[in-house]
Amino acid sequence: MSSIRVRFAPSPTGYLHVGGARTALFNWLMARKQGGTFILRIEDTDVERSTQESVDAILQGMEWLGLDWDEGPYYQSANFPLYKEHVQGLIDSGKAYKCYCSAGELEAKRDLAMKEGRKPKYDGTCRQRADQPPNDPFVVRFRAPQSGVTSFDDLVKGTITFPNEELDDLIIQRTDGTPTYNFCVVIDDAIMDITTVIRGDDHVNNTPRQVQLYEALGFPVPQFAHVPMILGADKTRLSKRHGATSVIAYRDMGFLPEALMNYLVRLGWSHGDDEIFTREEMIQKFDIANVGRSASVFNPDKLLWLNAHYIKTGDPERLAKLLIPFLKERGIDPKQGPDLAAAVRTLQERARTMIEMADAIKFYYHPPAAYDEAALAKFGKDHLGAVYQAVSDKLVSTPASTAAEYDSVFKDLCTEQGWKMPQVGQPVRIALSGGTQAPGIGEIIVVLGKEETLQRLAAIIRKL
RNA sequence: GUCCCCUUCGUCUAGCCCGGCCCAGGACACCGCCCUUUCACGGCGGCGACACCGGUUCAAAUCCGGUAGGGGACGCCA
Repeated sequence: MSSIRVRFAPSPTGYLHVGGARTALFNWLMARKQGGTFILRIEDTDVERSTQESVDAILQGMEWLGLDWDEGPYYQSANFPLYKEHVQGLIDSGKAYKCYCSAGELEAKRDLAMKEGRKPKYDGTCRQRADQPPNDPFVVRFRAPQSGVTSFDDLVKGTITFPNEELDDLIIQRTDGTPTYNFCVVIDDAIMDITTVIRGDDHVNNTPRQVQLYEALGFPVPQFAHVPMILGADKTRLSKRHGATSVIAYRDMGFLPEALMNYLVRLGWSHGDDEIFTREEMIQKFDIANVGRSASVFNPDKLLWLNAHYIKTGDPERLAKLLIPFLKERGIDPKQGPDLAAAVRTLQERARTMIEMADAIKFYYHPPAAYDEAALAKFGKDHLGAVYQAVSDKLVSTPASTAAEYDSVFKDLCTEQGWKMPQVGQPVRIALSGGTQAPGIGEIIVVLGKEETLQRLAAIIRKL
């Protein structure tokens, strides 16, 4: 049994967006699951719109997600001579012909057809043309069958059949001599021995044309798997106006790659009621047969939930490393202050993104510049001085080193003084962090250290 | 307009191929309660869907037909 070969073939006209990433993911999963080969191919036949920056952005996105490829990146632009050769071959065998209709004429005919409610397809003007004006610009068209049907068995959608009357003679080479997409994919997929073409279902309509080309060229037709689109909240194709679509933008918003991967794999695919998948589990459980047939709406809330999950269960040391750039942006140098991983640990259950984590972690590195006055007022500013002093004294006189030990220091103090816990805990939280939303008091003190804690208590006493 | 595809809670989905276990299960979100020194986490519970109409059948979310709605394609873009 020969092993499968799949490919992800983005065109470098922008960054890697979530739709593309999921297509890449399904390809990668299929290859990894079956021990096949995952190929990356850059479809840059549109010289005008293709840029190196886009190529870099796409590679960066894939690397961030951990979608490693086995071959490539190959560039279609490197294959131009090969395409030309095949175009000529098709012309020689009468399966393609030169068309001298101008782009303007064609456009006018198309508009007219649309207006009259007809299918806007090429009318075949040059199909039987005998003369070949030597100096006129021309395109090359594929001579497509005009009757019968073309069908293929799609791995996710089942058998799809198109009447050939619907398909016109598509252009395979432009006036400037460059080949077009539908032709290049076929040649490339054929010469790269691609066994399974997994791509977005916006390509279903291209498939019958490609099948015809495979046949005309004498290449074996690969298997196809068209995965449904990803839609925005308004159920139209996901685009910038729905918010971030770039994979890298999600990184910058503080998402973890494993969270995005997990989110993406569940969009259109499922394995029973499972929601959380490690990379290994995805690979092990993935089956293209379980990919759904209908489009799905991108749900940022669920992504956020997954991200929270991975932050909660992640390794603090790793999270600390990932957090550093976010801290830098906020002018925090994690070397000046408590151990970052220790600080991270106290916020893992409280932050849903690295941004939230970075914002919440600030107070460990900078003493509060201001206090939540409204909250302070609630506890009666007059008594606060005594409370802080008592806490400070108790801390000095009682040995403690773990969060639990510090917590019991506070409990003991409350018992001794007849205070209620919230009356002490909240003010102390404000003294240490500036506000009322923070990790547990004991946890904070352990991270901050007793010395710093006492200093912050002294500071607030001075300001009362 | 024409062709192709799709249609289970607001959203992601299980179930559908091989009808009965489904007066439809899970997850996100939302609401309530519990836990709790704050905020969270967590636990428990609630809300909430088989697009519609016909047919087949003892029995249909599951099979068949139609209707409606949505998406996609119709490019010398990919």
